Amino acid sequence: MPDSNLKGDDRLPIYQRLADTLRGEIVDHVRLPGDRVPSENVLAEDYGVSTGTARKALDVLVQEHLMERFHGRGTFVRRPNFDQSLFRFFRFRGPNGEWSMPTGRILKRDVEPVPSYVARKLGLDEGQPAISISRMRFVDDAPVLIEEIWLPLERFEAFLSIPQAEVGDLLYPIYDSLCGQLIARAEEELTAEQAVPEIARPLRIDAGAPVIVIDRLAKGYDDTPLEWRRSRGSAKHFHYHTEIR
Amino acid sequence: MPDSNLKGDDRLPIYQRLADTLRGEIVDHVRLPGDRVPSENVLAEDYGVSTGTARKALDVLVQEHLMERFHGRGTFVRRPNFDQSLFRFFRFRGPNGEWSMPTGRILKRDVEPVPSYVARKLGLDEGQPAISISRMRFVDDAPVLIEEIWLPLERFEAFLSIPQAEVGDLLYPIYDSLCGQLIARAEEELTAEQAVPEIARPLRIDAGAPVIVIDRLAKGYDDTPLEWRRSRGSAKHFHYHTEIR
DNA sequence: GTCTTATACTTCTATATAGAATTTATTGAG
DNA sequence: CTCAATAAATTCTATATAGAAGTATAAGAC
Repeated sequence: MPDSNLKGDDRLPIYQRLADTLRGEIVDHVRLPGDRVPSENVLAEDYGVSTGTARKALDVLVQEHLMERFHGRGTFVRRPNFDQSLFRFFRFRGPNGEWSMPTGRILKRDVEPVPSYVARKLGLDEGQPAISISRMRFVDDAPVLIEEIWLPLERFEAFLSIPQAEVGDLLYPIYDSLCGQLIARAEEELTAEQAVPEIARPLRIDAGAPVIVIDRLAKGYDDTPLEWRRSRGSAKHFHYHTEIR
Repeated sequence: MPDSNLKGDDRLPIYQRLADTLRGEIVDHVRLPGDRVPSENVLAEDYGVSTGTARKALDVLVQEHLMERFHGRGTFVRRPNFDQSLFRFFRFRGPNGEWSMPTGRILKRDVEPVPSYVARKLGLDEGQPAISISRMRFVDDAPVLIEEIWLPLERFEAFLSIPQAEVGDLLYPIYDSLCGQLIARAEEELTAEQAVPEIARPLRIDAGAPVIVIDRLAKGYDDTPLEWRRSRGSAKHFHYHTEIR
């Protein structure tokens, strides 16, 4: 009958501390994406709180997008799914008018010293060796995005073992299965620039045409920066919609 | 002892119907931004529900950003405040390193037939007369944004009565005080293009340089489109940051 | 095997109640 | 008047309880 297996400061409300505890279990990979967490009643029993309090703790985690609830089924650790999030920005309609997901092809993959602007983001020292990837993405065989990706060598060494041709369209599932690195969230930064010839040619646009640049820093559940990537695509296909209140 | 002054479908949960009711009162201008709504206990009494249910109804509205809660003070109808929301995108640092809010100057204001692309958004017929505004925005006397604004003539006729020079930096408060039109939320759409000479010159950038274009459709509480505007600024100053999970 | 039914489990809604935490207004002392 | 203490109002936390609503599993009928 534990009065407090609960994490954190005593002065915090119970539901917060329970939420912190459960969040910690996700961070520590005790609970994995897809796992079902104990029911509200069981949680309440286990931690010696009322079901209302347990429910309120889950509310917190659901609002943080860390968990997902299903009426009658249970509450689950959310499986983050934003490899296609770039394509809320870049929308491509296939020939039949439907939205098509782009394919990916790796052009280059090797170990290089990180430039300073990447090192800063990934928390590495400038010049330290890291995995460098060049990648292009296509919709209906038309090139739409050029990507430059950097991974810390230490955590992602296993990524070098898979043959380049076997890397599919989605990288994050590979990071998970091969390197045990789970992406939890990401920060993106969006700017625009003029296409230099080296970018314009493969994208098949005119040099000087506007290009959207999206820098993404992907992080793990414990906030460690895991991947940095810069994606460039023609502004013609770019289209960002948001609602403000 | 009203069992149901509650809006909407009987089969909906009570807290939803209470939320709908209160939301309706905001839409109908019964409750205005800044107003305090009755306390949870009073609401519960008035509608014959438990305080927990009343509180849950307020939860809904708070999450919709329609209301704002303050511990010990009360719950208030939120005063939407996003005239500066563009400047989460365009960030400008003043000479002292701080963020400065841009000033606005109206270059032109008259009544013109709406072009089709505006008419569609505002729900007007093409060619119908509407208020057309040209506006520039400055930071430290440097031009940073060019704006093209359209207002439906019917609702905003009073806006023509104020001398052009007296229009300050913020338009939405004027819409409210002069025309009784409250902006509740807005949809924004972001693209990039190359600066044509007519845009490049006043922005003091080179023709062909990348320009960020933000189209905004601002709506009232009842979802009526009230204002359409297109803002253009140099991509050099543009900077959009977002987190995805 | 196939379909239906019953059962158990889970989240969701709703009520009632008590006290803590915070803010605002009032009262009183000097 | 000024400052401090008090009181009242309000949101916030927490518990306990009951049943509705949805989902999955097991048992039974055929």
